[in-house]
Amino acid sequence: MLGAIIALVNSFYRGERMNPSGENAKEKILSAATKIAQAHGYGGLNLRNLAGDVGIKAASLYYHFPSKADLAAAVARRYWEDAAALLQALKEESRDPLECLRKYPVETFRKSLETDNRMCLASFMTAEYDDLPEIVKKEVQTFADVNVEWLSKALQAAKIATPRDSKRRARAIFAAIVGAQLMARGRSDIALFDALIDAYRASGLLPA
Amino acid sequence: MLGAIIALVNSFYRGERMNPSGENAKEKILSAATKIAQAHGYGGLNLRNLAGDVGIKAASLYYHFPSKADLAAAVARRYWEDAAALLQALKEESRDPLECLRKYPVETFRKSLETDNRMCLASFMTAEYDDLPEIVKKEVQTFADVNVEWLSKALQAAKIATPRDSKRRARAIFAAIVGAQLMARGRSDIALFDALIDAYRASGLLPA
DNA sequence: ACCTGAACACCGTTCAAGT
DNA sequence: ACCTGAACACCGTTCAAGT
Repeated sequence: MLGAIIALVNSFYRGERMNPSGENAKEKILSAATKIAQAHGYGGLNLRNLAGDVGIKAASLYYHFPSKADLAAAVARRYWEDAAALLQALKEESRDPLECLRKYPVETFRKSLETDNRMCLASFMTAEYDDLPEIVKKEVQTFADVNVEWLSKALQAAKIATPRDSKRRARAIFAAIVGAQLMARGRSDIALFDALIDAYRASGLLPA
Repeated sequence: MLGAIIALVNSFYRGERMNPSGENAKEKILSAATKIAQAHGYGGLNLRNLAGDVGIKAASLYYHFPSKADLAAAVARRYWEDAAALLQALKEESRDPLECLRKYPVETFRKSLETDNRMCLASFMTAEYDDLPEIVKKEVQTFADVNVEWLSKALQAAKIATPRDSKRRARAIFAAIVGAQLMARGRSDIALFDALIDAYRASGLLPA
C-alpha cells in the first residue's frame, strides 16, 4: 500500500510539465560545458561551476549524464557535429572552392578567439591527451578527422592538390592553423592570428 | 634559556650534512615537475604526486617554493633557459644556418614526443592561459620569444628571409611546428609529426 | 635547514531522499 | 522525471611542531 502511494506520487511528477522553461536541461548543460571546456579544458571543467551556470546542483548533473567522462564525450561529439554542419554551410555559401578555403581559418578558428579569447575545444583536449577518458579521446580525434577530410576535398576541388597528396596537405594546413590559434590565445591577440595566417599564405602553405 | 636551547638544536640541524644525497632537493623537484607538466599541464600538476616522485610530503614543497604558482614559474623559466642553451649549441654544432634550420624541428619538438609522447610544456600551458598565474604566463611567453628570436636569426643567416620579414616568417614556422606536435601527440604518432614537417617543407613554409 | 601531520576549503562522485 | 544534502576520498595550502 505504501508502494502504491509512492508510485502515484511519482507519476504525478512525471511528464513535460516538470520543465516549465521551454529549453531542456540537457541542452543547457551541453552548451555551458562547451564554453567552459573551450577556456579551461577537460581538467578545468568544474562540475560545481557548470551546475551553477545551469542553475542546478552538481549532483543533479549525474541525472543527465552518468559521469564527467560521458558528459565531456557528449560535449566533444556535439562540437564536431556542429563544426561539420558549419563547414557544409560554408561550402554551399561559397561561390568557388578557393573562396571556401580562404574563409576557412576565419570562420572556424578565428571565431573562438573573438569570443573571450577561447580556443578550439578539440585542441585543448588534445593537449590533455594523457588524462582523457577513452570515449572523449575518440570524439576529439573525430573533430580533427572532419576538418582534415573537408580541407582535403576543398583542396582537390580547387585543384590545389591532387587526390594523391591532398590529405597530407590538408593535415599540414589544419595543424598549422591549430598552432596559430594557440599562439594567438597565449597573447590574447587576434591580430597575431591574422598575421600568422597571412604568413602561411605568403609561404605557400595556404592558397593566396 | 629555553630559547637558547632551541637555537642550539636548530644550529645542529643546519648545514650541508642534512642533505646526504649529493643532489639537492630543489633540483629534483624542478625536474620531476617539468616531466609532469609536459604530460598534464599546470592544472594537472598534482603536488602530492610531485612530492611522492621526489620522496617527500606535499607540505615540504612549500619550504622550497612559496606556492604552486612560484614553483611552476621556476619550472617554466628553467624550461626556456634550457631551450635557449640547446638552441645555442645547435647553432654552434651546425656547419651552416640551413642545416641548423633543418635540425630544429627534430632536436626540439620531436624529442618531447619521443619521451612518453610528452609535449612542449609551454604549448600546454599556453592552452591553459586563463588559469595561469601571471608569473607563469610571463615565463611561458618567453619560451616562444626565445624560439622565434632564434629562428628569425637563423632565417636571416641562411638568407631565406630578409631582416624585414624574418620575424613574421619565424613566428609562422614556430606556430606550425607547435601545431604539428599537438596533432601528433593526439594520436601518439611520431610518424605523423615527421609527415607534417615534411609537408611544411614541401609547401615552402620550411626550407627544404 | 629541512621535513611532517593535521587541518582548511575545495574537487568528482554516490546515494538515499525529496517533490 | 528531476533535483537535492550529505557523505566519500581527493585537491592546494597553511601552520605549528618535529629533527
